[in-house]
Amino acid sequence: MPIRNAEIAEFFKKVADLLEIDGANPFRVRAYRTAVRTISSLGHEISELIAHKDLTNLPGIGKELATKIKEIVATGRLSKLEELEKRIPPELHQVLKLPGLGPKKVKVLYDQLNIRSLPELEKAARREKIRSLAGFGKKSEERILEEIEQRGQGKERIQWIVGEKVAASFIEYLTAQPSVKQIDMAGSFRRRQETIGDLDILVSCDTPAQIMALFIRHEDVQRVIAQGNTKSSVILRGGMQVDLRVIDSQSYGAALHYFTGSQLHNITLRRLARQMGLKINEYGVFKEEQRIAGQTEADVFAALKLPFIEPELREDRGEIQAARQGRLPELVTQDDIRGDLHCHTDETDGHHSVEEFARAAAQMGYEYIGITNHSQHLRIARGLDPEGVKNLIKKIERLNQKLDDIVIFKSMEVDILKDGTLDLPDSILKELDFTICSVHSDFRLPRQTQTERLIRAMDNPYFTILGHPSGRLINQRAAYAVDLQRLIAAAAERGCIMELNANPDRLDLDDVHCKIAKEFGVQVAISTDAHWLGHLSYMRLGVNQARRGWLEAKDVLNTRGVEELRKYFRR
DNA sequence: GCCGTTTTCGGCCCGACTGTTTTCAGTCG
Repeated sequence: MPIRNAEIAEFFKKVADLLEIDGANPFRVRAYRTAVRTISSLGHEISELIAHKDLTNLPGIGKELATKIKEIVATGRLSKLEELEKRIPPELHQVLKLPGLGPKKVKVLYDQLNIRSLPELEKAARREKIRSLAGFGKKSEERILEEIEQRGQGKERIQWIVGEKVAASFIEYLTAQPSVKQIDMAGSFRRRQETIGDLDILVSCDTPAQIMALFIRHEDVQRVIAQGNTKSSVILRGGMQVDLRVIDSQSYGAALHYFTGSQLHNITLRRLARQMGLKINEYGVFKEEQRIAGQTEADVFAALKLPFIEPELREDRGEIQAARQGRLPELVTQDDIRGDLHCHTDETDGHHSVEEFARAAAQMGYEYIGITNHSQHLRIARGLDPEGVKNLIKKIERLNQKLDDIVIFKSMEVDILKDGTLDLPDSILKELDFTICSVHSDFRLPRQTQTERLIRAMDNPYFTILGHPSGRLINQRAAYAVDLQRLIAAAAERGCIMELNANPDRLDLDDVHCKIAKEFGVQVAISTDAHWLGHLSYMRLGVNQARRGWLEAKDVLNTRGVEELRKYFRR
């Protein structure tokens, strides 16, 4: 079984950790971390690229790392890592993960007290052996014990939609202060990442000290990590971290850009600035000592002779180069969306009638809605048998006569069975406008078998959209083993469509594969998979993800009108 | 260890906060 990108990245992650503890050149460490990032976000399997592509064309991969990748792919081992592990215990990397302990301190703990694991660290701290080490004191010893106790609590990245509620509460709370002139969310939240580690809030106001004091008194704050004149950090009950940064109006745009990140985007942009003889920091763009931009983000980009780059693109995945070459995508927006093609009604496991869904969709300004109930194989959802489907088709046809401001598409979410056949006979499928075909069973097939199962399903002429293509549930269940890129290529050949399921637990396709679908010319259908009317609003989450995947309106199926859709449905 | 419109060597993003210090190193984002 060929080695996966995630495994190659894991090798380099370990090397970076151990090199850091070893006191290696920090830029060398960074090179390994850059490679981890490049490899993880690739979307293509390196083990497949390796035969016909020069790996040094990948950003951050040079001759040395290319050689090491080849070694890993060929042997499943990395001699560099094995050599490091002889000198430095590999378990030390869990000590390194503890907040407040970096490579230098971990090294001291290991050299002086032979601490190589968290239990050993805890024991030493309880015996008050750490406070006397150089660079440590009573407070750092207490902090270590505190962090060990809290480890695992609320450290998981949270879904964007959960962050959205907390963000709204802080914005409302701080905006009530009249001295606040500008306020924005920054960080991964603003980049609309599917999960976020913390929340970053940026404020400009006349009374920084007062805002800081107000901030740490928010009712959800459990513990204050840091409090300064311009920057404070707190932990909320439940474990989420929130950072507040206060900045002058004249630097607001530069700070918003800086705190929006991503870090790698910032590094690449700063490197570009240096090449132009400029310097960027959170206070502005500087030529010599003089600030030449900073009030708005657009000013900052303009100073670097770049058009505005949308926050969702700022991941150092080629957006800066695209901006320089004037080929940034014009990202799809919620306003471009003309309908929702995936919802479940009370015929099966949904909680509202077809008519209720249709009227709700019309009220949202949609032109159409697709009713996609489960098929018979999915017993737990009371999936429909052929007779049930026929009845539903009749009901929808009657409603289409009655309602004149919305088109209801006759559809089903059809199970893809273990052998790749579909769960309803063609004689029924041909009566539908389109199908969503999904995997709800046999998640654990080997990668190649799973991939071929899905391609076989696509061979059915009535297959339209592949539902939640990877099957992953965020923070709950990994994707099933499947070669998504091969599926996308197969979809391109057959005129099939990939779903971007907008349910906050799914967001499936992910951003990387949206971009690959676009490169293959495969349409993406952004759908909510609604079981309640309220779920129809998940569309915004799907649009967020699509934007992160560089999709434009023309790449998204449901930005098209009814007649154009029918052409796609006919393949 | 990577990279090059100035460079194949010598740089590599940049600043805030904390704790342990008597002027700063380490950590973090």
